[in-house]
Amino acid sequence: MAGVTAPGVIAPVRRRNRKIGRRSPSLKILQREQTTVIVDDRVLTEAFVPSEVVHRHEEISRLSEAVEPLLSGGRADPAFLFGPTGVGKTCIARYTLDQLAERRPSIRVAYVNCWQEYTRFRVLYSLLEAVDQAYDVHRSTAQDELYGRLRSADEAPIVVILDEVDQLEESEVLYDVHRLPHVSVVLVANREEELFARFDDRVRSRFRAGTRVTLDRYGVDELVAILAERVRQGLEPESVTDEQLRQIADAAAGDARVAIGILRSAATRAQGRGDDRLTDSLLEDAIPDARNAIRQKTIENLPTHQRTLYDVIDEHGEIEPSDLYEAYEDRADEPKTRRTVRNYLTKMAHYDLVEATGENRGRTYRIVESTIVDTR
DNA sequence: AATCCACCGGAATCGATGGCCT
DNA sequence: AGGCCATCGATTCCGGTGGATT
Repeated sequence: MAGVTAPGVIAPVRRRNRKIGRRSPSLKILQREQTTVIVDDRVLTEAFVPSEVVHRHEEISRLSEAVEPLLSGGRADPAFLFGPTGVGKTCIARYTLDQLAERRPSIRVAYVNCWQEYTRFRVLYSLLEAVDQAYDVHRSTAQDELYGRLRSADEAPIVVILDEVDQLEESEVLYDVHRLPHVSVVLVANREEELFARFDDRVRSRFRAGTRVTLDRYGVDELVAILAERVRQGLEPESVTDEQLRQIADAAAGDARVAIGILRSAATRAQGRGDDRLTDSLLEDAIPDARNAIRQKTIENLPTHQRTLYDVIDEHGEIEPSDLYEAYEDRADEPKTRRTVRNYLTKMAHYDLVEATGENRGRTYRIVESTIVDTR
């Protein structure tokens, strides 16, 4: 399954990211007066793009090669990044293209997360934003108008990162993008087969060529190195031991996002208690905590009706559609229709929050339990 | 075996929303 | 201000599926 990212969480990323590197003065002053673990909390967020990417040199250079033609004013073939969650796909895509844009500032980089921007309109809009042509676009602007504007804005080469492309609901937009001669794409997804299965033939044949970079899960040592780098940039050096980093890396099962999440959670707790270092018991608490954090976030951000459905299913453990609807109907004020509820349920299944077993009559819904098992 | 029925999900449509144009 | 138009979530309608019932 794709990296589960809560809807609406990614949106502010680009803006937040720009600020990274400058520490807010208020933060410093605040922390000097008390014991402290965290020096720069932005380093521990998912959006952070490290200035040096650890252990992905080969992958980065392959991606750089793929986008190389842009430096000489040409257009790059599509590039693909595949791999499971938390292996640094998004990170190296951004990193590599940032570097590219540094070498040739006329290149515009657009980042589109297809969990949020899953329609043709929104993708085109994001592209226009990248070339500062989105100023007077509104919801009623015709899509052809957007497309035409992109077409005529061809003095600046654009590279677009389409993150989680497999979430794109209108994959035809890839065809549109492909027809724009000055736009190059980097597609990020979990698995190649599943991605291509979603494409229609036109798109599939256009994207057959191109560079594929596949990322594997990190080993424990690699994760330790990544964590150590974050500690160096974001925490007090003495606050965490190597042994503890190893423990975190172990628990994260190859997923850097989880590893950093554990570190963040433990550090925040330590800081909250006024300690100046992480204790082992704190770490033990933080591990299951961070494992569920991403998921928890999605649940909390669920719109009320979907949240109600989630709660009902959660309380029953396993429930049949009709009972589910009845319970939901009781609990919600102004309940939605059955059809709408069905839409909600498919959406929630899509997010891996609930799962349906059985067909037709025998169908039941249940909560998807966290897939990561407790190692203790 | 025929019929019923709970359920799924596609397609068309509605209505609220919000900017544009005259 | 008033008409226009596109988007979007919700709803209505409906055909298909397959286990349950008669």
